[in-house]
Amino acid sequence: MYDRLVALWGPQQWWPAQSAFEVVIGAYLTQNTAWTSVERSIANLRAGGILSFEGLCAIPEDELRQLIRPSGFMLRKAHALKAFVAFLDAQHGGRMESLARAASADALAVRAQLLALPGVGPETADAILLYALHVPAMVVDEYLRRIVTRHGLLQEKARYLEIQALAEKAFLPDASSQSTRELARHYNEFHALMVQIGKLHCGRVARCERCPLTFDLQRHGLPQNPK
DNA sequence: CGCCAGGCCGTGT
DNA sequence: ACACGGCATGGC
Repeated sequence: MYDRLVALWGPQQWWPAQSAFEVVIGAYLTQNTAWTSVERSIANLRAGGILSFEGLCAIPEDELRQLIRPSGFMLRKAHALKAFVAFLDAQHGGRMESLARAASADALAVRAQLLALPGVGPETADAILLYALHVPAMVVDEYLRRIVTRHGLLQEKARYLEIQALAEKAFLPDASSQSTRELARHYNEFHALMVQIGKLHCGRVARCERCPLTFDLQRHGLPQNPK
């Protein structure tokens, strides 16, 4: 799937952000939210000079809520973002570079720290690890879950870690010849392509008609989309 | 108007 | 351990 989509669409240039800190903001804001809505919030934050550790620390939570309003869940997300900068301040002096060094040394430990923060589940933690800290952590979103289960690669009941293990395994054969950074680049590109194809062809119920991946289903005799 | 969006969390079994 | 509903807003 990866090779086919790379050949079809090429590099996706993800994550759409101008700094590691901005990646984190976007990772929180895009939770169950259309990216077009996140862009509005990001624009509000940029106009207010809030797209930085210092800016986010300085703004009162109730004002932050109004700026991120377009991307929904404003009470939770404002509180969660404040909790993140408190964590970054306490553990890393407010510096993303420090957090990145920690993640490079022990990715699982940093993942656990992120998961302990309010409003951070497995996908947000891995998105931060991959896109902001450049650690090879596969991001499993709803689109990848649908693609994997609808192709019969895993059962419908498959959970996050099982899907993640399957996706990471697909990049393993030549892992010995890859640097960690190169592996992260492939994870990055793969997830970006999954989201792209998901937006076009993977609705909640079905909408898989002209998906370029269903072509593979027919060729290899895998189960058709169940719905 | 109804469904959907790049999840997460508290609650009930 | 899981299923389920709420969280907020905007696009189509």
